[in-house]
Amino acid sequence: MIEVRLPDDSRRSVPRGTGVGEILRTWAPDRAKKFLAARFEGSPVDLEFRLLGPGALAPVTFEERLGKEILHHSAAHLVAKAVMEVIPEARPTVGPGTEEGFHYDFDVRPLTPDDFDAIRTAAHRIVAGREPFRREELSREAALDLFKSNPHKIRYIEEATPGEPISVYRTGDWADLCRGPHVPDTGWIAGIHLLGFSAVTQGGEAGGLTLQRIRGVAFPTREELASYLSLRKEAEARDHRALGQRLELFMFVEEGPGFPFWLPRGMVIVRELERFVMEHLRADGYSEVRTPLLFAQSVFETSGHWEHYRADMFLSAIENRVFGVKPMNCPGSMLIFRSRARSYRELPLRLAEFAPLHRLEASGTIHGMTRVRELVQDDAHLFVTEEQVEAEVRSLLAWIEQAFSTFRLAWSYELSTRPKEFLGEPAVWDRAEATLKRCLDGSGVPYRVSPGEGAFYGPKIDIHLKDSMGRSWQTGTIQLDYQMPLRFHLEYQGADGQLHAPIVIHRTILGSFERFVGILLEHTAGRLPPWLSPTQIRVLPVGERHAEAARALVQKLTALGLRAELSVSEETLGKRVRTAEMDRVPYIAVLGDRELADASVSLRAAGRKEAVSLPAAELGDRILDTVRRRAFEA
RNA sequence: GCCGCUAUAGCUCAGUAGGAAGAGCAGCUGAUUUGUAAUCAGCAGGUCGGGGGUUCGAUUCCCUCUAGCGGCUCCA
Repeated sequence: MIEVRLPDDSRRSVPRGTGVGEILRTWAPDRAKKFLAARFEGSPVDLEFRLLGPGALAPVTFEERLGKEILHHSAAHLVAKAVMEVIPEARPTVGPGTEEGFHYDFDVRPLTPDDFDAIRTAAHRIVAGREPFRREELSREAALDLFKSNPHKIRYIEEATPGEPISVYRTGDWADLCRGPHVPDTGWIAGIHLLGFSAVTQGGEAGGLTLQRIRGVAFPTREELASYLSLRKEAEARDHRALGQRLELFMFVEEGPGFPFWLPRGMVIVRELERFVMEHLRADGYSEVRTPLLFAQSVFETSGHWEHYRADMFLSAIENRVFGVKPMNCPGSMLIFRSRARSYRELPLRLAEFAPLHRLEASGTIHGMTRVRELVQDDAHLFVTEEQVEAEVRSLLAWIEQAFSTFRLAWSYELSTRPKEFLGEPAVWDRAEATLKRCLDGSGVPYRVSPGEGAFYGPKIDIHLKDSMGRSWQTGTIQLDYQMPLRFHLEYQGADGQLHAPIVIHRTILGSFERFVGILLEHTAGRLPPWLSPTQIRVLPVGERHAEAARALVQKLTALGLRAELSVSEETLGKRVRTAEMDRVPYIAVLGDRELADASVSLRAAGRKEAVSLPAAELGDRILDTVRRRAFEA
């Protein structure tokens, strides 16, 4: 008999060789249906795993991260089996579980939509078949023999740590190399759904072998899958590309791939955001500059862009010289700093520039407004002494917290450290990284460290936002730069009479207006807070005899600085309310006999179904107050 | 840039096993003057993404280019 400890600290003695699933089932029979694997002494094991010694045992369910991983990974195996049934000559490579679901990459001819349908059908049949996943441990030789027709698996076996057992999971006649654990049988993956297929490059390296990837999601039950799918459908409806078109905010043409047009209504949003940022810049001692869009090659050679970024720049030959369109604002600001002698008394010198930037992003990567070839950032360059770095970064972090809260966005921080290829002294890097870390720790925000992901000239803190489909996009950034000031020979005279190189902090808060608006639209489903709405209030006269009063009200609201529109009375009131809702107008005011009789308006606010009555005289101030506070609701 | 898929009216989409195209919404005109998410009728609107090929004939089949979509890679 051996003794097992369970999560509630109870102990039981079982015969050697008892399956952990059996122990857990008797321990908690009411919850046993949810146990898809187990942890023994901290290591994940199958429910079939037989105990040979004493130790701590705990169940694993889908609610925890490990459980999701196990189910996702089991689903990937199931899909591999489905693929093998449809295309027997396919050679599976790897199929990991991911945060959201799973994918499996196959070395196989390009898949067709018909293949995909057949694979989908096969997968559901395998679920219904409740085929067990059975673990086997093989010798290296036996494993090599089993996978002799698949060079990929042979490589994985050869790369495996010598001495470590090689395990294989069998599902019917299909066997796959796998560490495990898995769910007991394919019936546990009732909520499997294949999302799509695409080609990927093996190992992520350009020029590598092209594999076919099948992506999917998996849940223990069909109900959970159904609720996931309905959330996903909602998310698709929030796609900023569709909203931007429908709400007439921005557009693209075939002749300008990645070059956004801001339409009148979209431009209102951009200007309001600019104003939002500008107010802060003025309060924080920034000054604004504008520098040329083009520079001769030599400027980019000095800045380092020629060496590191040329492939992503638009170039132009002008009178036998090569000019580049600036992909960033920094060179211009460097030239301004260098234009005359500078004193330490001027520092920190904060130069903001909101200029159009052009980046020749690879054609396959451009994506609506979130990845464009022409963008404007709320950019600034801070020229500081080393002692000033920390205070500036802390102030930026505080501003970021405040700014992003205004938009009710969920954001995350990432600290990127020294990359393999870097300029400068490691000791300076260490100090800079320590400074950024201290600032993040000091502000108490959670953050992730990405080792080696810093820029070649310095470490950075990036802000990431997720779009409605869960894709992560970098927006704001704070980058410490010790190199560009040296390359441009920037100097200031210190209190000690000596010349010193300043440190430059490249920073944006919102990132690019394009990307920021795209993500904000997805988060709000187009229901922007009133201060950002292109139309803030629409006035609807019930009938023709109320049109004059409605027109007068619109004029009054406009005079107050609100963006107000009249919705003429040719259509039914119901139709005009519907149109206003679809246009995402946050305030809809109705004027009819009742309202004219007591000088009131009937107001429908921000997606609320019910209208409220309030005195016409109060309407403007009430909305203005919400707008001024940049609040979401009245 | 790589792989796959897609491209029909302003938008969303149907359609033709190759015989020259249709709906809803939007637009315009008229009637209706409306009480909180779609009033009715009529009209107009398309070189079926561009170019080339096969064919008596191509929106449909083939090639190619462009753009978009989904991934990958990239992303200061």
